[in-house]
Amino acid sequence: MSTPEKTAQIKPTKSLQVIQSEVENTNRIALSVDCIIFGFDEAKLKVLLIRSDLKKYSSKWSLLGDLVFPSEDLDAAAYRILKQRTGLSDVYLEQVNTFGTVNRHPAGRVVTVAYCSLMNVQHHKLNILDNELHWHDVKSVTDLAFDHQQIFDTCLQQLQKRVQEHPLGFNLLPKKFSLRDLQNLYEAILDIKLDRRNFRKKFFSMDFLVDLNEMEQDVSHRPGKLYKFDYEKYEKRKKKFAGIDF
Amino acid sequence: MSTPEKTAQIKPTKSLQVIQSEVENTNRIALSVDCIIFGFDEAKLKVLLIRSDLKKYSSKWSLLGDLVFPSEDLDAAAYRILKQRTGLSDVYLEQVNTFGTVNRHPAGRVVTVAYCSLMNVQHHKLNILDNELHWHDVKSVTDLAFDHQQIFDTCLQQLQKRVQEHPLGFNLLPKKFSLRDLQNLYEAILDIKLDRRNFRKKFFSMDFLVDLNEMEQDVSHRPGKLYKFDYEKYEKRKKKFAGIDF
DNA sequence: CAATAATGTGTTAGATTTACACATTAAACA
DNA sequence: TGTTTAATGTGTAAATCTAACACATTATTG
Repeated sequence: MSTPEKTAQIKPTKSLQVIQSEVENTNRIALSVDCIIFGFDEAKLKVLLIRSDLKKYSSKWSLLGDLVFPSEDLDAAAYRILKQRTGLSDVYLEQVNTFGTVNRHPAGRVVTVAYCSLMNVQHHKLNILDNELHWHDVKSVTDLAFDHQQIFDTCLQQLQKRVQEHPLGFNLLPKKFSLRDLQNLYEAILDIKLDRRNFRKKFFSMDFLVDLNEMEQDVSHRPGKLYKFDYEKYEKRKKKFAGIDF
Repeated sequence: MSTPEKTAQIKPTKSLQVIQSEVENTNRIALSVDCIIFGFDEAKLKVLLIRSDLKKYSSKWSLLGDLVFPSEDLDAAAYRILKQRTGLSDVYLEQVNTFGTVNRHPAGRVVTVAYCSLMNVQHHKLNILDNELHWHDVKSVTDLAFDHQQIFDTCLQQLQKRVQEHPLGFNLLPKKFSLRDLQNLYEAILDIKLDRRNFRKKFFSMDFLVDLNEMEQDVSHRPGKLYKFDYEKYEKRKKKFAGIDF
């Protein structure tokens, strides 16, 4: 947080004309969206990065971002930019935080709104022909362009918090998954080891898993049962996940 | 959330000049901050509202907001605007969410970043001379100007969530408070009734309360003990409040 | 067909939450 | 002045949830 200004004057009531002139004059700022897209593959949490737009910074990786158009809703801009950068739509996007220090971007004053997304790597096919897009293991993400490392860190923390409040992780898995897959996912996101038996009990007690009466195929050891997530049941009980204690 | 655009083209790598021209040209948007300031008085949760800046809308109440300057950090703008509108600084401000639908403001395209604040009503003296500032019971807040009702609702929900993760509520109380004061606060914020004995146990077990060996004065029944909050102890153990379960 | 490395299922001790009961204290009032 | 009243302050027991841990089962591997 920045230091508050020490002196400030009281603002008088304004007319609509005064406000409009302020909105239309030089008091305008470039606004961008950056998409932080998490995926899951090979039992590791990944994030989708692109070689920096800026040739000068092309040795660094950056988040998927672009400017918001003045005629475009902020959320719509996030979906547009995600589609432009990855070729994909139909992905859940959630606003995380807005970053607005004056010198955060080399091209001038750009305030950016970070949107977070959880994507099923297997399920969606990326359009990477004209983009230098790559899935990076989140553990190896360092030294991103501009302030993107800070944005990424914030979003990863937010993700870690969210998956403990809501079972969002299912978006990262294939439709059919084993409990081992699910546990690997949580271990990767939270970067901790969990007890297999307690983990299993916890999810069964939530009662969101539907037993598909199918088994894993092509695994090198005893296959596990496959499950799917009951989104309908989850939606009905969404409220219950809101609070803690009290 | 808005509908994603159905068609989108792949963006090529850009030069810094291209980006700079985009940042400098018409792709700019007015950015504002709105401050949602919660206080606590008479065992009720309050929010600070102001008669709309706009004469045309002066029959409605609105949040404390203003435009961000292009040369100003976003967080700094929030503190400046809070000071301009209330005369006060030294209040904890936290970014909550950014609202960016195209037609949210009558003066034109204005994207606004909501900042939430918890203020001790007794402790701070408002400068309300030139402003039509009033503390409103949150339960009676309806029909704010523009989309301010939506912003307010979001912030109240965020507050309810936060006070269950961190003992932020102390910012709303006087330095010395009774356990009844504290419980009234939580009941007002969460809009629920709590068991007095369990509430007491919970806070004592957190070990953040310092017994001042003083009693309430001028209460019409048996006075309760007064306590203060041990901010230092809280800071040391902040991490522990981050997660739930797992 | 034995060894291996997973899956699948309990069980138990400890901690936490929830629901209550009763004694204590000071103000209010007859 | 003493009784009533309405708070504060403390405790306890049942129920629930968490954490730590053991063993049988199953398919693959060699």
